[in-house]
Amino acid sequence: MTIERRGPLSRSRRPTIKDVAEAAGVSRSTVSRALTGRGYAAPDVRERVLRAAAELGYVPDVMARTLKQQVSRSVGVLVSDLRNPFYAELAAGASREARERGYTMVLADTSLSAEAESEAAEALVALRVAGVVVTPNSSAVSTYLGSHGIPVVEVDRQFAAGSTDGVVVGNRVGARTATAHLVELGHRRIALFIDETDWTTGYERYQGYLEALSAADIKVDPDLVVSSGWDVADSRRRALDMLAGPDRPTAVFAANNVLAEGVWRAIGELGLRAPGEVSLVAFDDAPWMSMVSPQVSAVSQDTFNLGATAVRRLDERIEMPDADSVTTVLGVRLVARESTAPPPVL
Amino acid sequence: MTIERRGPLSRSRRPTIKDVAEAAGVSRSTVSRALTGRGYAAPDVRERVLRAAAELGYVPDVMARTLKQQVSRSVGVLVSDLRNPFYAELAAGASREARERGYTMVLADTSLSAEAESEAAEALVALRVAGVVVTPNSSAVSTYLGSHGIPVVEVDRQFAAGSTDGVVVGNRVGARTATAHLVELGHRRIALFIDETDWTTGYERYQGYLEALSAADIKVDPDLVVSSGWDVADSRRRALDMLAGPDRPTAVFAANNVLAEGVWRAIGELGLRAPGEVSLVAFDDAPWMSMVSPQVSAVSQDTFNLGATAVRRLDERIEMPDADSVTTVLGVRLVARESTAPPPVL
DNA sequence: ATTTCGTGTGGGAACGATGTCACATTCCTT
DNA sequence: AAGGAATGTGACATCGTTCCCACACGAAAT
Repeated sequence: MTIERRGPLSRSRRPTIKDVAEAAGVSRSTVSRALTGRGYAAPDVRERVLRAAAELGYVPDVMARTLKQQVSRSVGVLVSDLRNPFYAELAAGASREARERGYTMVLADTSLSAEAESEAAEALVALRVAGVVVTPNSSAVSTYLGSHGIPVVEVDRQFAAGSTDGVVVGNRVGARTATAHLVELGHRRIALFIDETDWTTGYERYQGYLEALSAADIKVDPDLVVSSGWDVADSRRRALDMLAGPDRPTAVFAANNVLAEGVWRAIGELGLRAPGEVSLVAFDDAPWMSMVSPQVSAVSQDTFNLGATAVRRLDERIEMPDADSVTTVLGVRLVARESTAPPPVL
Repeated sequence: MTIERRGPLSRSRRPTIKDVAEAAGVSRSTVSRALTGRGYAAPDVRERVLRAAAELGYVPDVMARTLKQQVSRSVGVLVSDLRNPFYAELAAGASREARERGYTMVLADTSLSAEAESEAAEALVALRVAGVVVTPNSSAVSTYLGSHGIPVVEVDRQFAAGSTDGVVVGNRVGARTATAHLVELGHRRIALFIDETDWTTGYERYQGYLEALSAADIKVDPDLVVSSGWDVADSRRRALDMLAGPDRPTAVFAANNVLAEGVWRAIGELGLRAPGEVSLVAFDDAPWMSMVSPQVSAVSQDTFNLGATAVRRLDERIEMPDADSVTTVLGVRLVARESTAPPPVL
């Protein structure tokens, strides 16, 4: 392998626009015009330049271009946790849309940590990215990037509604539909597992849950609302506690796929029959939900599309920096599977 | 929101090193030295510079720095399909390691397409990335990047062994162990579902399968080796065909998580009892495998670590460009669960 | 024949950070 | 007090590209 590294091509410096200009017998400016298509270039000259560039294996230096133009063709994408299929799929959607629109994607996994998030944001500023798509953990990122004049689109969660663009799903209606589905089946003691109830996504889903209960004249039992941490282990533990108790709920609505996994595991470990003894419905349809037995009913969101839409919105924002900010709400649909059924008769 | 965009900070240009120099009352060179830590800088001067930089919200322009130094602190990561949990986890590992080592990560999902892969590679050259980690679909990427003097680490699959670094898992031993596990349980008709058998990963896993059979004096039945496309639907269809047939195998070894899903679905649809009527073992332990019933036995690879190791190797290569190339082989282990048992007695 | 225009092309100045080099200052030693 | 060493400073070139302006050339119009 050492041989290649010492080969003529690798050791000699990369060809610059100047080399192309000399090879084609024109000036650097002409090469630039011929290659970018901006400005005049006689057909024969253009042809000559293109051939010279191809022969030399010339690749324009993005750094130099960006330095000159003061804005790059890269977008930053900040997601919370790539190991969660939700974020992975969102990133996949963002990636495809970015590629289609000629952007390079700089991705960082912020590991649910505010510190990593800030660090990543600073790196993106340094890179002079054209814009950023973020699943925010706080309002700090958007504020920071905004103060540097970098367009931001908040996706999934939205902290800076009104001042930045957002792409979210119908959290409230989705949660209401899921809860109402349980109510219609006859459930009255419906537990909610949720990460938090104060901001954006968590708030909306909580409200949806409350609305559905209130519409059915069911009084909310605070003991049935569990604010669990953002991991399977914690959610499982809390679910074990609740479902082992004497007056356990007849149904659980888990507000995201991680919490749903914890609850699902707890149900299995306790040997409870689902949906016979306890029904389960989740927000966010993860792949495993249609594979396990019983299949888990879920509010399905088009996550790939969520990512793609966010990048599309970002591109539009980059084109029109001064337009009013927009929040796009994507639809969700309830996929009723096997884990929801009428409650046991007492 | 329009208000903010027109605010004093966003409309005025970003602060440059010159602004910091003026604010601190020193020269640009001094600011550079104080901030980077390279070269002289008196303690009090350094302090003054740091404060001025912080006050102005100065963020060094990576583009300008890279242009000057001719090498960036970014690494490219090219993965086949972020929607596949395998690649998502690999990317997550790469992301964490990159961050820890002070690299920004430019990620592209190549969607299993050679065209997208080349396109992405060219973009990475243009970005002057310090190196690239890739799960290659062909040898073209590594060759191309190598010809531009960009260090490459091939991960999971390895096409350019010997000329570039690689990080792979013990594919052969893993496949052999999985197959031998079935043999030990008494199976003689063991099917192999695999994407291809000619290159790198597929070749090694195929060889492992053959070795295990040959060690047990079992003749290979070509009808039991299915080279399926890289998607669940195809694998499911092929599995339906095979398992519905008269002399179906008593066990299936699926060489990756996607094929395993197809086979698993087919088993379920045909109403076959697993492991009673057919055993299943997979290479690559996807999350769903420990959730479904019966839980699927699998050869588990530490995918997160695979990504992290690749970036670590890349960093080392960047530091020492002329060292001999290294292929790191990570261990795997068979996790025997419920889907493998002795074959039915005829 | 001179002006006017349009069409291509070339020259040179940015862009922002860094490193080199020559020089200026301070401090220590003799 | 003078010399030299040690430390800090600022001007300038550099990286590869793009953009602006100037200019050349020929044709058409006066």
